[in-house]
Amino acid sequence: MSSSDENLSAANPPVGTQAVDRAAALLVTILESSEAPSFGDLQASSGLAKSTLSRLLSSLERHGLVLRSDDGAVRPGTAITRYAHSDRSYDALIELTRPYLQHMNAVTGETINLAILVGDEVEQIAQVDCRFLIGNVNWVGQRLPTHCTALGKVFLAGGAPLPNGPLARRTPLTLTTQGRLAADVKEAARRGWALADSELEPGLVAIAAPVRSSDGSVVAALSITGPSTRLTPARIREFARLLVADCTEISTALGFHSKNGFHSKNGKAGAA
Amino acid sequence: MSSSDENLSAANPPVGTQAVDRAAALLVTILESSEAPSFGDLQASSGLAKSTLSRLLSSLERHGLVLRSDDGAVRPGTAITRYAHSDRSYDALIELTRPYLQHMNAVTGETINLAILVGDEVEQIAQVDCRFLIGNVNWVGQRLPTHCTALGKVFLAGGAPLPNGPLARRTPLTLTTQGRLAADVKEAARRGWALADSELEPGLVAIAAPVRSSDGSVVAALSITGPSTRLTPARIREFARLLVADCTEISTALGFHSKNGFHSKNGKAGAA
DNA sequence: AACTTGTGTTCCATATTGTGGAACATTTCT
DNA sequence: AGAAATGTTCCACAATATGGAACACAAGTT
Repeated sequence: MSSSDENLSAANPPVGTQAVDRAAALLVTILESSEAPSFGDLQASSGLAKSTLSRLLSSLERHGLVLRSDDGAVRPGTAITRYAHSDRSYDALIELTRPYLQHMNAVTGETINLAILVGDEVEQIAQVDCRFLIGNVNWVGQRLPTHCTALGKVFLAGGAPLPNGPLARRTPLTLTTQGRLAADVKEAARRGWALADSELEPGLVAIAAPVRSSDGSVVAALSITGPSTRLTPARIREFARLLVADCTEISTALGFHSKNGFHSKNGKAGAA
Repeated sequence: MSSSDENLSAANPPVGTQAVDRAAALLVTILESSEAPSFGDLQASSGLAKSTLSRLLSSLERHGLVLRSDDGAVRPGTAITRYAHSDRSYDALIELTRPYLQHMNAVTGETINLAILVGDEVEQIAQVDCRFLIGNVNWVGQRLPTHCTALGKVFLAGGAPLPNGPLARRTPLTLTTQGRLAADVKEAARRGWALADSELEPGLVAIAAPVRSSDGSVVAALSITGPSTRLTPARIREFARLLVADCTEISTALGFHSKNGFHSKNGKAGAA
């Protein structure tokens, strides 16, 4: 076969199976495209012969990885859709972020949490415990309100609707008016990370930053939590830089590219 | 190659590429597994030679379709995770349900809507218009409260948190107390579909039923909407049967299998 | 209506490419 | 340290994927 124009990056010893490589590249193209590509689009972008493309798509379609609609558009199939809308899809997110959680824990020594938005609450889905004797609580599985947690404020700053009920006063410092909360969230959006200092529990300080998906929506948040005795203003600033840096890396892995600010390009923040 | 035990259904002339078929089957297995399978698990379930399996996984991994963690577990890769947490993942849901929307429209003549839960509101993401002159409104993109819409009640019945604020009185018939709403939602959960009769707008009747994913969570809801002059009690009962039947089919396509009732097996209803 | 263009599938001879067994690394358990 | 388990690379062989052409089918065009 006169294959001369492989558009794979040159000079890496390719271990694998050519046919599967091609099919995998197709599938990725389909997953990444904002508009469902047509047969012709795929042919152009892949450079494959019609017959080859047809066969590869047939195989993918047979297993539900790809769906070909009447108008010829090629979309992700039911196997993918099924996975995308299942809770299991978060397992992969946890796995992807785990090294970052551990890195942040190694540097700061404090408790690191990963959380998603569920309804109007924040649910912790992964945690690395702090090295110190004081301050170890397992938050995983817990749901907390958005208005008095750093994690929650991250989602609010990303576009999630402000809680419409009264804001429960968990401590004397909890922000209990819509106005003060809105201002705090706005500030968090501006600087790219959120702070909750003794707002959930006296003496408990947390900072959090957003993880974004390719469409800009906030899919998760990472936090660093510790007692105010250790999380002094100076260390907060230092840790926040670290936190934002790691979250940016994770977001990049999820396909988010931006020199823009915090703001989501659409309103569906964090619901996914 | 001594292939004798292909577990594909027999006697369909297999058009496609063997290597891709095998790789696709692997990927589907990985997507469907609740626990991330190991290399050995995959070897056992696929019956492939170690070397072949290794090569196929390498190809999938190179394209980010699969992620192999240190402990040897094989998980969906970043390309999949990325897609799963993007809004685009709903396009496929729309495409998947479109034939059902059209079918229900053809049978009933009324407006059919597909909706998801975004925060604490319901957002319509697809619609087929009714055949009649009266009653055509485009709801797509609109967000509506959960307490006064049939679609919203479906998500509440599936486990979404009840709105914690005051319940806006949109019409004289809107359920504005937590108690009456909870009772109505409970009834919806019992019979498998929800009703909103003149609760959002006078004379506007809607019924809705849930679409479930493989883990049992409510990922979407379908509704039939029309004026009370056409949606009489008798037709409501008739349409509800149709609606539930179609929603069940869609849920099955998404991997949901159940003879059970309405109740979600976990609390993360519809947030995905 | 008869052409023409566009799109995708099937057929088929060819040799490229995938395959499985065995040897080789690497890690994990005893 | 030895043994067992797990995964990767090597290799000769031929099975399997490949691309061009022919073929169906649909959608514009005159």
